[in-house]
Amino acid sequence: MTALSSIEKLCVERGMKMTGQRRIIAQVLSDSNDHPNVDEVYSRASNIDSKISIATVYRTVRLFEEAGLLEKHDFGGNSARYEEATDDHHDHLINVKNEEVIEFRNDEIEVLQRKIAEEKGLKLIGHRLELYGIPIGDDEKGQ
Amino acid sequence: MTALSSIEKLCVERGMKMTGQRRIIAQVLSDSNDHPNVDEVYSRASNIDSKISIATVYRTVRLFEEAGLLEKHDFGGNSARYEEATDDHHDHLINVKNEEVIEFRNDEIEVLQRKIAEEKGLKLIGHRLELYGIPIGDDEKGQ
DNA sequence: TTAACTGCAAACATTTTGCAACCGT
DNA sequence: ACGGTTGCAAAATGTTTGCAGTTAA
Repeated sequence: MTALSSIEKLCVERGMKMTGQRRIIAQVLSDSNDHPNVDEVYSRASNIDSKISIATVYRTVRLFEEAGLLEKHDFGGNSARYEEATDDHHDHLINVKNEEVIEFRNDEIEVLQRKIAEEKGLKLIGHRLELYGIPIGDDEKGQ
Repeated sequence: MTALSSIEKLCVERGMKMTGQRRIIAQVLSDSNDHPNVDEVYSRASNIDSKISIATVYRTVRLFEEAGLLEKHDFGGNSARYEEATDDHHDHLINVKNEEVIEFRNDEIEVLQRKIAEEKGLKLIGHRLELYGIPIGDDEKGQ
């Protein structure tokens, strides 16, 4: 018997019906350290079960996201990308030269954000902070 | 002769060929104080010239954006929304109860962002900061 | 057993594009 | 006159959905 992935464990706790496809997708996502989009999840899942359907991947990542197991991002504006939801909040710094996503956390910024919202009479319930950068030095010699 | 809209003025300065459609779209965008999406720009432009095509609106906002005259946002993740680019940078605070977009500027956050990128060896070339909030008090009585 | 899930293909929404006609300079 | 621009409809892209068959519990 294979060990349960961290996402599958949470699915079980929530009483979700666990099919073979969901188990595979849960595993793929738990094993990912990057921020794959649906196509990437689909291709990784296909390596395990080649007859999984992309519609199932879409339905499943949505299900997981709605259950709070995944976070959905839309860096760049093309396809949505996913990562396992964890208790530790972080934002993202994207190296636009190679699409690499670096996670970071800055409490000073968090505090300022809450203050800004309050000044406008709003209670902060969410935010999106993405930084886009290029390797230092790369800008001097153009593209 | 009608006064040139601020966007049209910049188009002329850049030597763009100014057609009737472009003039109308420039005017619509200059006159907008909100952040319309392509459909909204299209419908406002249609009120002036009912036979303008949505493909032209798409082509034109892209042209303007690439010329640095417009800023493109994708709040929410549905369709892209546009606003006239101005010299004063700002970010957005969205009241999720009514979709209202409040602009704000916070230099402290800007400085911190640059610092974070540099710590990871990147030069900051852009960022996206959106805050989402609800009116203070609304959260106590649920939805 | 049976309600929920899957695969497939079709539908969808947004955006882009090929092409012939058109227009600004 | 000519090259860029437009309108139309078709294509492309990412995502959702209807339906008939399958499966977990």
